[in-house]
Amino acid sequence: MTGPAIDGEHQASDREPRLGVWRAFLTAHARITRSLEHELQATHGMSLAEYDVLVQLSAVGDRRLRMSELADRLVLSRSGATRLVERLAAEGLVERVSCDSDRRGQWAVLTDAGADRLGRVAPTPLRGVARQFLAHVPPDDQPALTRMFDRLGRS
Amino acid sequence: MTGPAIDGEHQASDREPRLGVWRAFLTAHARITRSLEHELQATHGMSLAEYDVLVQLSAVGDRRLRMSELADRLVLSRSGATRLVERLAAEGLVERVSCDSDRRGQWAVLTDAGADRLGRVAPTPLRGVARQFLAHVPPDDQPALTRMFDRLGRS
DNA sequence: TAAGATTGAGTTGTCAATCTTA
DNA sequence: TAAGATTGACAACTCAATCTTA
Repeated sequence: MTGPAIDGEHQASDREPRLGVWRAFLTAHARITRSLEHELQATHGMSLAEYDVLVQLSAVGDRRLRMSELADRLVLSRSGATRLVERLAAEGLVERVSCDSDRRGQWAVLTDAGADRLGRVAPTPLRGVARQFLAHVPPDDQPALTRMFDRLGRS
Repeated sequence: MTGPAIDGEHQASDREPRLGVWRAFLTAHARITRSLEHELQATHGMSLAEYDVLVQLSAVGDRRLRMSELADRLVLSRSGATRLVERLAAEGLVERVSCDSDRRGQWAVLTDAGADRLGRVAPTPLRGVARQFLAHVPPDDQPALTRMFDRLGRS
C-alpha cells in the first residue's frame, strides 16, 4: 500500500507511507508523559522532571552526579539541569557540593530527605508506567525493543 | 529492596527490572526530538511544533481543523493550540476562520503560503526521521510497532 | 449548564553571554 | 583556549478564569 490514498487511521503521515510508525511513536510518548505528569502533580505535587532527577541520582552508587553528566542523562540543556537542581535543592531533596578534584565542577547529591521522598512518590509513576506502557509491550519483545530504543537518535 | 546489583547499561531503572524499556523509550524520544528541533530551527527557523501543525492541516481533506481537534491531535492543551496557531497566523501560514454551524468554533485553515512553506521545509525533518528513527526500525516490524504505539497511553 | 475557545498569570526550559578554573 | 557551570533575557506551554454561543 504505497499510495497516499487510504490513510485511514494514520493521517498526517507527511505524505510518506513509512511515517505512520513515527507519528504513532510521537503521539504515544506525548499521551503517556502528559498523563504521568498530571497524576504525579496531583498526588504528590511533583513534576516528572524532578522525579527523574531523584531517580537518576538514586540509581548511581554514591547518589551523586556531576551537573553535566546529569544533564546528559536527562537529555536536558546544562542550564536546564542547573535550574532543575536549584528547585530540588530549595526543597532539600538534593544538595549541591563542589567538586574537589576539579574546582569548576559541582556534584548534585541526593539527600536522605530526597531518597525518602522518592520512596514515597515512586509508586504513582511506577503504576502509571505499568498500566500505560508496560502492559502493552509483550515481555518477550522487551529486550529487543530496549536495544532498538537505545539505538534511536544516534546518527 | 531487591538489591541494587547488576544494573549495568540500564541504570536509573527505578529499582525495577522491567523499566529498562521505558527509560530507553523516554531517552530515545528526547534525543530524536531535540535533534530534529535544532536542525529544523537552524535550517528553516521553524519549530517542530509549528511544523506539526502544518502537517496535521495538510493531511486532512479540506486543509482545516477545529481548534479542539487540532489540540487533540497534537496532544496539546487547548490554550497551547490557540497560541501556536496564533503565531502561525501572524506569519500567514495558517488562517483563522470562524465556524458557521457552531458560532463558538474556529477553524484553523492552512493557507497556500503555509502549504508552500511546508513543502520547502519538510525534507529536513523527513531526512532526520529517516536517519534517526526509521533506519533503526526493521521494516517488517513496523506494522506491529505502529499498532503497539497506537495502544500506548490508553487506559 | 456546558462546550469551544481565548486570555492572564505563572512555570519551565532554551540560547547566548559570562564567570571561574584547567 | 577550552570546559564546567551559572545567569539574564526570552520563548512556549500550562492551569484557572472568562467570554461567548449551544
